Amino acid sequence: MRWTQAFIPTLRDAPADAEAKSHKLLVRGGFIRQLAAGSYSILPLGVRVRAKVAGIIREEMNRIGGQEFLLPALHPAEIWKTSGRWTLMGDNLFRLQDRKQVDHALGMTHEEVFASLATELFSYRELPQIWYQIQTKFRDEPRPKSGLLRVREFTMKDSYTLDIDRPGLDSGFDKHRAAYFAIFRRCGLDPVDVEASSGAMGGSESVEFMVRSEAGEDWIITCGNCGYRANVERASSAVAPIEDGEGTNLERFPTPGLRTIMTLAEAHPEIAPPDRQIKTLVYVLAGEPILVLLRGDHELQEQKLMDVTGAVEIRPAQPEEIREWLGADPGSLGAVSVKGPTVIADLALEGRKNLVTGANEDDWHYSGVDLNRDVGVGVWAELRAVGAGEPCSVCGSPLERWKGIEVGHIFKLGTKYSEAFGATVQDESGQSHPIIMGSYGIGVERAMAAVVESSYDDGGIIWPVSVAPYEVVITALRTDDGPTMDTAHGLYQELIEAGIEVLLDDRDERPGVKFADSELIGIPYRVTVGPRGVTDGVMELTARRGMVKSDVPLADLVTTVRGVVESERFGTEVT
RNA sequence: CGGGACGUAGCGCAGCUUGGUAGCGCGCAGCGUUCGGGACGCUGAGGUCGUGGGUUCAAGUCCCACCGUCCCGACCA
Repeated sequence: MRWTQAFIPTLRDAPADAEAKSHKLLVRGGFIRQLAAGSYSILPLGVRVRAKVAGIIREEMNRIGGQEFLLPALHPAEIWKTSGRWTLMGDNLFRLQDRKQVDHALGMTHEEVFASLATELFSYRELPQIWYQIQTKFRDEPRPKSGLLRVREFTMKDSYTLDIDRPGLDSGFDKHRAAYFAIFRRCGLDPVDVEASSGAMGGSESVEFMVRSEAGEDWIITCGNCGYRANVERASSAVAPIEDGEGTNLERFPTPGLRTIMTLAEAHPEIAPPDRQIKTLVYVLAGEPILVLLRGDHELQEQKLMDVTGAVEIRPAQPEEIREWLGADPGSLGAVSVKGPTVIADLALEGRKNLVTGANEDDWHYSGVDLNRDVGVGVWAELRAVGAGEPCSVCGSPLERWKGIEVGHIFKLGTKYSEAFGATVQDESGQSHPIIMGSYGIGVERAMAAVVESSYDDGGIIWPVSVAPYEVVITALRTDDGPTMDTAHGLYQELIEAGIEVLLDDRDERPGVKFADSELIGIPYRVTVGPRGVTDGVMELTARRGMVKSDVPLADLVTTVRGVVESERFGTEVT
């Protein structure tokens, strides 16, 4: 492509909005433009990168036996009602009506459609299947942000495994895990697979692929010693036991004005240090109150509460609701002899006694609380958020905590959707079984943004060859110099014939502008053609990464460029 | 949805306090000089001041409503 004919609208000034570096660079470099909140136009340069990423995904999916589909984005409401997600997905699902006032949804994922297609399978002999597509998804995100990292319309590679039994599912899951590592590494990313929460997808087990980045929105817990790694939504850690001493009787005592764990601890250091208090939180789940108990110095991880309760939407109770249900304001709450609401307690409280908690009367607390004796705990579960530095529950080493971008997520779904749609196959003995499904997703544009997040410098983006919009840029320094332009055009033709993707910067601009622009848009290799080099018969070849320069004789240039580009085109080789 | 901020030329912004001629930088067009790291001179084009109401002789500026965008708290590829 000749730059003079290309639509590459680079920007000198950074856009004022959004924090993410990738967003600024993609906008400045002319890859994307925002149309509305969470809605982006992808420009020609961006389309080329996106196509490369999609191509890598396609190759690796085909390699594990995937078959490509293309399903509609517009779905009849019926299939979402069949799976139960018409209500379950709440406001996240885009809904619309046609001219006959019939309900439709814009697909946010495609378990329903693939499950309905899976009803055309009848025999175990047809399994396993791996079905996938690369297609647009719509999600009415509460808060789109960070450029391409969080949007309302995006491209997802979603795939689905169909198996007769659990070992089959495990195998399909493992194939995807390996394929995902291959895909992301070929894109130049260094992903970590972590244990994750399944959320509204349902299913038994899920693993997220995280790319370390300050722009990420997830917190990841890892152990540098034993390799344990999990999303904080799921992570656990070892908690050192607290010595409670001899059990005593339950006693009420006045605590005027002491409404927080800290002030209570300071006023009664001998009986109420934070780790010997019970923190009582009130949440609302489907309109019903539940009490959540944690050790005083621990924080609630809401996703864990959602996972335990199976709730899709939970929220902290309003102060008025709390007063109505418990008869006291936050700060004096407790679960001692509470009858109505379900009580869910964190495992760190199991077996504890001699604790302090609110008495459900303003300015009064209980001491000597024995969880087993005084509180009707309905459910014990791990609910607390793990913090950095806590001991690993596997090996005891201190845990690390870092931010990551979720570029992929793989789920073992089970039979939720196949049962809803009646997708069954017969086994050897003629008995029918619901197909066991797995589902696997990669956010294509998000992966693009993650590549930028993890590969840029002061000059702009540094694309790996594997996903670069062009592999080489020829920077012609003097458009008014005949020999320079002849050489540049000649090289352009030769490189194209050698199968290289070339951008020829034939703009009548000063050298500084051309250098700066080519660096901003991140073309991995640059050939500088100017009068000086043409006279000497030597061209300057610059690698974008590190801006490493070398002089190459004109006669060797095509071979040299072809050598470096072809060796990097596949991306990092995966063993 | 709750809280905060902002909407003025393609981009980045000033003007609003104290109402009275629509401004700056970059970019863009023409001409000339310049040209291996973001040049310079001259000339010029380009704006329903987010939308709608209100106050006023007069509104970018004051008031109200709405819309949009961004940021901070609950969701996901």
